[in-house]
Amino acid sequence: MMARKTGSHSDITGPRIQSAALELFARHGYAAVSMRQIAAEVGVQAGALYNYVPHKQALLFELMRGHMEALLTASENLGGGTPGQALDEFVRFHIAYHLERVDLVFLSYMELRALEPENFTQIEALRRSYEDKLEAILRAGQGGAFVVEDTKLTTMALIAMLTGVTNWFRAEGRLSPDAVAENYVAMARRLVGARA
Amino acid sequence: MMARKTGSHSDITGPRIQSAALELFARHGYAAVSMRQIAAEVGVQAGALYNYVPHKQALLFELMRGHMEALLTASENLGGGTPGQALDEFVRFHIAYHLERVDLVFLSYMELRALEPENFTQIEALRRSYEDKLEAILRAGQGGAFVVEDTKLTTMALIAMLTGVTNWFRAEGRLSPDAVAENYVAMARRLVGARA
DNA sequence: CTATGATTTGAACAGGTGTTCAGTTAACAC
DNA sequence: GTGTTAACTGAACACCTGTTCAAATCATAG
Repeated sequence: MMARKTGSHSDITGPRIQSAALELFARHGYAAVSMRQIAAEVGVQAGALYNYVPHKQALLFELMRGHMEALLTASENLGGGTPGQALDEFVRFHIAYHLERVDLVFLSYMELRALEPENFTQIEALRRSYEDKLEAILRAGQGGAFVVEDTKLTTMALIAMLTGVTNWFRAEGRLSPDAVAENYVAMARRLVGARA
Repeated sequence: MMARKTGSHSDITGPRIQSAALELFARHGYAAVSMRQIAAEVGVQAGALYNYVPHKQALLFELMRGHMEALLTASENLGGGTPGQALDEFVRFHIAYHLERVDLVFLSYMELRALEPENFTQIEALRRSYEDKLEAILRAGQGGAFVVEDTKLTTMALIAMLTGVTNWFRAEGRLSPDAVAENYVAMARRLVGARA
């Protein structure tokens, strides 16, 4: 009855399509990449892609959704300890996690406008709930451990500052990921007026 | 001899092409916008664009180059006074200037990868020389007015944090541009460990 | 009015787009 | 071997792409 278990290509080709799309979308942008280019990278004809993906938009959306949901899962247990400890932990986590996934981060940030409205809404909600974790940390320290005038503004400032690392960081560069993270921990602490 | 001075359309159509391209590129992305869409926005056929622009790439490049050079000119006299004053001034300038040109900022940041290599190099050099102005301020305060471990890293952190405002700011929102700027001045001061 | 030349049209060029699908290929079960 | 079915090809669909250019249009100068 069942045909093809070992040697079946479907569990190989599927992920290969995803990673080819990720790389090409991140490098050239969603609109600039054609299904035929993705297929060529995988070593297959364009028609074969449609055994795995209903359409181009779904390819982009699933990459983003997967990324955001993995991020939420990975950050699930953040926020323990004092506000100061929680902030340090968040900064270290954010930088380490994002530096290991620069393409996904870049894509999820740059191609939001390529999403159809309802897909955009979904991704935006996931992003919001990640940012809420940071804001909760700031609120916990507000008036006590931290000096924060506006937790919403400070959240946006911190997220932008931290995520910005993925734009300029180079593995061959002067500083290791850990060294960068420690430097950003110090900056983040001062930014929120954390007690020494 | 000369024909058409008054009523000549060329000095009208030219700028209209630029602003239509800016809006469409910013909203949908360079690759996703066609010359025919730009022409339609201007109310003209696609062929007419080529009286004003040699090709699509030049349209993007000139928008970016114009933006970066205007930014450099506008920021020419920044950096006077004490390091603390200079930083405050830079933060206020950066936020005010960028909030008045969100489309250009967005475009110049998102579509770097759509530039051909030599165009990219030029824009990147202009951006660098703007960032250098901030780094000079930080170096002037290093070891004295400021606590800064690494001026390069701090520059990147501050630029990312400040430019990030253009991504979430809404004119109808809770805070005025000035209120946002003052809040960011306070955060920037703490971030660099400026003395109260 | 006519002549001039800037400005724009509209069609054409060679090629690319996402997506579909009948038909071929290939790996397994029996 | 044969039968089954997942996986893939290759061609076709209708349409869009940036760019060019002869011809038409139009506003002015004289």
